[in-house]
Amino acid sequence: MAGYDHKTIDKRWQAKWEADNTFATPTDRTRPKYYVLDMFPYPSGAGLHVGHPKGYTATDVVARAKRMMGFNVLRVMGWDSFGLPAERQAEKENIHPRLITERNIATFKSQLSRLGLSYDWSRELATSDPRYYKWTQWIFLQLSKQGLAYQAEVPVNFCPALGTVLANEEVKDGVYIETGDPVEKRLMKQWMLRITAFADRLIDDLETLDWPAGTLAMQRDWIGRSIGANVKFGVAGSDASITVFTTRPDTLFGGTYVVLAPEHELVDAITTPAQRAAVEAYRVETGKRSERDRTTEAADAPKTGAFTGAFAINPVNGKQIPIWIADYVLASYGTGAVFACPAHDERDWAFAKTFGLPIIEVVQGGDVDAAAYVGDGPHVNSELLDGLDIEAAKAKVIDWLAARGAGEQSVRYRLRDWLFSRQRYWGEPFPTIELDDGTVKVLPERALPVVLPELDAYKPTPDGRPPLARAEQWIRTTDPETGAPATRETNTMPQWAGSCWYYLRFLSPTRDDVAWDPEEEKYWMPVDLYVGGSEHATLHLLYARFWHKVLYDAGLVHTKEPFQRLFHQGMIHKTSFKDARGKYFYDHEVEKAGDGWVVKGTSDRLETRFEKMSKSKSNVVNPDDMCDEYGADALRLYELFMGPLEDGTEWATDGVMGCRRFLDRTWRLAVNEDGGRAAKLVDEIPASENGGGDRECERALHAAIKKVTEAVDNLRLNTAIAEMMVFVNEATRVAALPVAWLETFLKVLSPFAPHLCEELWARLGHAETIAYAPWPAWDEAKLVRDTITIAVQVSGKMRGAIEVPAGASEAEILAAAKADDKVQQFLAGKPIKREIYVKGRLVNLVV
RNA sequence: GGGGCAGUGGUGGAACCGGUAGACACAGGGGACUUAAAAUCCCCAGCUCGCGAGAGCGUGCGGGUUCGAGUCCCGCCUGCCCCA
Repeated sequence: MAGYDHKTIDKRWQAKWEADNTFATPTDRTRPKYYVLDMFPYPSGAGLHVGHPKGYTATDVVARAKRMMGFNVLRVMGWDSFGLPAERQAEKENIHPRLITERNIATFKSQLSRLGLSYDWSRELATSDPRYYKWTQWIFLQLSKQGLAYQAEVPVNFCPALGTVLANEEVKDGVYIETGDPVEKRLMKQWMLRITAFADRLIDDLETLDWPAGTLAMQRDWIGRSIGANVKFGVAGSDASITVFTTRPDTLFGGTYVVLAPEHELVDAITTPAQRAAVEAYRVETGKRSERDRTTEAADAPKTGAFTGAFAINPVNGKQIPIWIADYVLASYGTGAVFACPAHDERDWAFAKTFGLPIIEVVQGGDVDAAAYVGDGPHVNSELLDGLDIEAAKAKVIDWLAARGAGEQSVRYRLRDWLFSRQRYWGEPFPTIELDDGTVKVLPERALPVVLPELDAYKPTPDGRPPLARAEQWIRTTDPETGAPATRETNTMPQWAGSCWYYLRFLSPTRDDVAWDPEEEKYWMPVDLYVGGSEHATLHLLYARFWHKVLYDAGLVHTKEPFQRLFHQGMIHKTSFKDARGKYFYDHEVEKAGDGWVVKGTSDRLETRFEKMSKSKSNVVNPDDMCDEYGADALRLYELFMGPLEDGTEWATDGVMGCRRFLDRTWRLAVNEDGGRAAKLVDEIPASENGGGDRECERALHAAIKKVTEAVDNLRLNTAIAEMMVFVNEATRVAALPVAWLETFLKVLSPFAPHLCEELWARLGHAETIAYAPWPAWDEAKLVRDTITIAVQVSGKMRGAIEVPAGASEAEILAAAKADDKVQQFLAGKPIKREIYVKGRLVNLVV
């Protein structure tokens, strides 16, 4: 008999769960809650590949186990369904983006359904649904009420190919990160959200979160808080003064020159006639370099610059120091001016060496003639700061400057306000209107939702206005409060908007009178476990945290942070095969030739690469095919068995087969070849010499319970599966297997392989689903072996092992070790200098 | 350029707090069952040498700490991610 009939069994139990509403969210409030959330997907046209279910399967194991452990579990799925790809596809096929989106959602949902994920589908939501985006617009109202939404003429990243503006975060190396289309700077009137007002809280509250350290660091870096000082330098022989921003005010005594950005407004005023020609020439040179080139240059690269002929007065000691211009200082960062302390800054050091400017050491610890020293140490040559470390010196000099009106503490952030407008069709319309006098008004709540108008084309207008400008009827409206004529906003919100708060809508997804029920919010929030890819480590997670804090300030949510624990699942990769022309081939189209790969039946050499699964690289594996061939449970198991959840690993369909074999072995423990009850199953635990039943088999059972129980919290699911395999191997070996052991085992296996376990549970005579069977406890005493093996080392080298009874004393073990034949050989009568015993593990005899 | 993470058999990966490296699985080899194959069950399997008992070597490379290092420290190499 090959194995169990997964097709029938998968279908049977999925139908039963649906019919019985098995995974409906509980409404009682008597139990502890657990909110486990997957980052919801963008339903793309390509459908799911086996990389997607990795995170979903992990959360499903957690959700199912937590239910059995007595928690009320909220487990939901929805669609991040606004976005550019649907709009582009709509253009291509001349179909409405809504239809494209519905089609894609149907595909995704059918693929997900086959995996037996225990979602409460009655809470499904889609961000492009007016019943959802009504509330996204409502949150915009809240932002607006708090003065956090404003319009501004800003230089924006405009992508001509897409006809839209992109956030800074979406642009890299001058191109849109998603499509590679070039991006240029343009001035446009845009909606902005004042995320910078929350910079400190967004940094400080990170401390309360159970998130991966790397992600916390990325959030901090992204916000980029630097605490420093603005320091005012006078200009000799002039009333002008230069304010510099520095993060190292403690090194002011080491300042030997000042550098202005070539574009700095004071450059013309202070340049002396003798230097004017040189300064002008340098400014022309600088104009040829992009800002990017200027900032990406290595810190120790050769520096360029020009002397202005003017001198600045260092406020800490009254010394006159030369004022230079140089392109390593940017007008757009800080104040566009820096004081240079070459002894303790790499760029300044390189500049000083290039132009022969003095280097004065003010922090001890390095050799400033050889290289800039940026480490900490006692200050020297710094009068009032001498002897202090960096932190103390900073604080002291800032106080000193402030007392004399020459400076103050200043905090700067890398984070900019969030550009919140897109020139797209398939997004949330802004709930705002513009009156004829140019006043912009936010609509009242009762005017929501502002529904997207129907259009027959989704491209920007020929004159470059957003697609919504085509909806002339829709644009013309009246102010609902005064009846005055008005026009609607033609921009839409970015895709991030809908995903900023979906975790809250899941609490009351069908309520039309509120965005969410406050009572539900109090019970379910925060999200206990949030699982998704690390590609969202900065943007989505930062934006969602920002909105959450805004809602917190408005009294609409009771927690400061939305996601208490965060986990990133690793990406699944697969080898791709590419020929010299860049065409990709599926693995059934290629064959091995020598140490390389060729297209089948040809000698065309192929380049193989380890790549992220994607349709365009012909290296996708469809979960539907895996479900057809091996069953949903084998696929679920393999997704998690591949390796640690957070690691990226290579997909190997052979591995699914291995998991399937494990499930077949489990099946055979309960069912014989005729489909009846397996003969080895016994109702009574058979007597044996020491306790009942097979000690090793029972030990393996308890080890598996323990490992799986722990894995539900630490998510080390791969080793938990390995431990369950050990039990099944043991149970296969024994002649008589107590039904009670098998039933206990099925409980811990069921979160991983729910279809098979439901089937076996039913066949063992249970009328109720296993999904709420009480979680078993392990017994530490059963984990102890009767005899233990102690490794024996002689002078740190492994020389043998001895078997001793579990209860043996240290003295007995040492004696047994010394008596061992092999150990004797290596001791060779030499005196033992030292005896080390590690309890239950090893003995080391040092001679 | 800076920061972070990682590097273990033919392969994916195990190894708690420094204590028998390689659990579990894939691929491979052998055996049982079978007319045969598949499936299943059992066994072997880091490398080198040796018929064998066994010996030596072994967690990217080089040092160090320790009775003992995959694990800790220093330096380097490679890969991935993030930032510039």
